[in-house]
Amino acid sequence: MSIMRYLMEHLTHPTVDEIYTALSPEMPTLSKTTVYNTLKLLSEHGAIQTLTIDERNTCYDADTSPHAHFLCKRCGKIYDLPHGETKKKVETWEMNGHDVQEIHFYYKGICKDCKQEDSLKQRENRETNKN
Amino acid sequence: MSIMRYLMEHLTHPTVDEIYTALSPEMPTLSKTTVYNTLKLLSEHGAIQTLTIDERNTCYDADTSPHAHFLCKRCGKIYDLPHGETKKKVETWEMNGHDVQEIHFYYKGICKDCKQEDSLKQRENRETNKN
DNA sequence: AAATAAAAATGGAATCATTACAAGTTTGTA
DNA sequence: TACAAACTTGTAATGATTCCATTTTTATTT
Repeated sequence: MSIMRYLMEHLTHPTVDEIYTALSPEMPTLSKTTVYNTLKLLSEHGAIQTLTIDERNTCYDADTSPHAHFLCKRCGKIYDLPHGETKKKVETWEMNGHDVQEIHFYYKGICKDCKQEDSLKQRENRETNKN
Repeated sequence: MSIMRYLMEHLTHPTVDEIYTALSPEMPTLSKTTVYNTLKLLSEHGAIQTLTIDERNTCYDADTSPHAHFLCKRCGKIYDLPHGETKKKVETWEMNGHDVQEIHFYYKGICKDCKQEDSLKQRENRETNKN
């Protein structure tokens, strides 16, 4: 399936719409419903991960290894973060008797790049005010 | 605000609809838009937490202390889980230079109660098949 | 290669949570 | 009482996701 291939080549946590828009030119007959159906299937079979970190759109990740995600509230980009040794610990944690099938670690804030942009703008403002 | 009071008295991670339906009888003029607006305000001011663990509906939690959440895929209930010592560690972790403002730890699977129901039914089935 | 049934894909309509917005109401203050 | 600012309301718009009936593709059998 070229949807799976697209996800493996673009580890940018795309949304349904991004996948559809990207593949549409090469596959003119592709329908959005098919993208939905396929992603659902892949997800159910554990081939991909479904991310609900963005309240607006569901995102998909072909990297199923244990790792966390960081969403920048300004630019909307999603970054991968190492889990450290957490995963192993989680398995030994108290789960109050529940059966854990999925683990999602989400962080939100302002990413490195946007932070830098901010401080650049602030400097500009200070210099403008001097004159 | 009685919405805040409701959230503090019902730590069951209600959805907008549940809050609206619960308060509607006492406040006949209440509108759903107000519930949305109020929750947004409370959330922006850090008084409550917004949970995106359920793909269907956003849920709200008046408990802003660091803790994780478990969603049962069968009954849909959301349980609170202790964070253990993770929170402290997280702060020292590599965040690749990003500014972390929110931390969400989500687990999904089958909860204790549903698991028990399952094994009860299985036993019933075995006994039925014997006859 | 033709016939066939099962599986997958399609697109348009339906659903449903959330947001936008304009108009109405309440509040505190002078 | 008058007034402006803040809050609330209801309806309409938006937009992601799902439903479903029809069409197309695929694999299998003659």
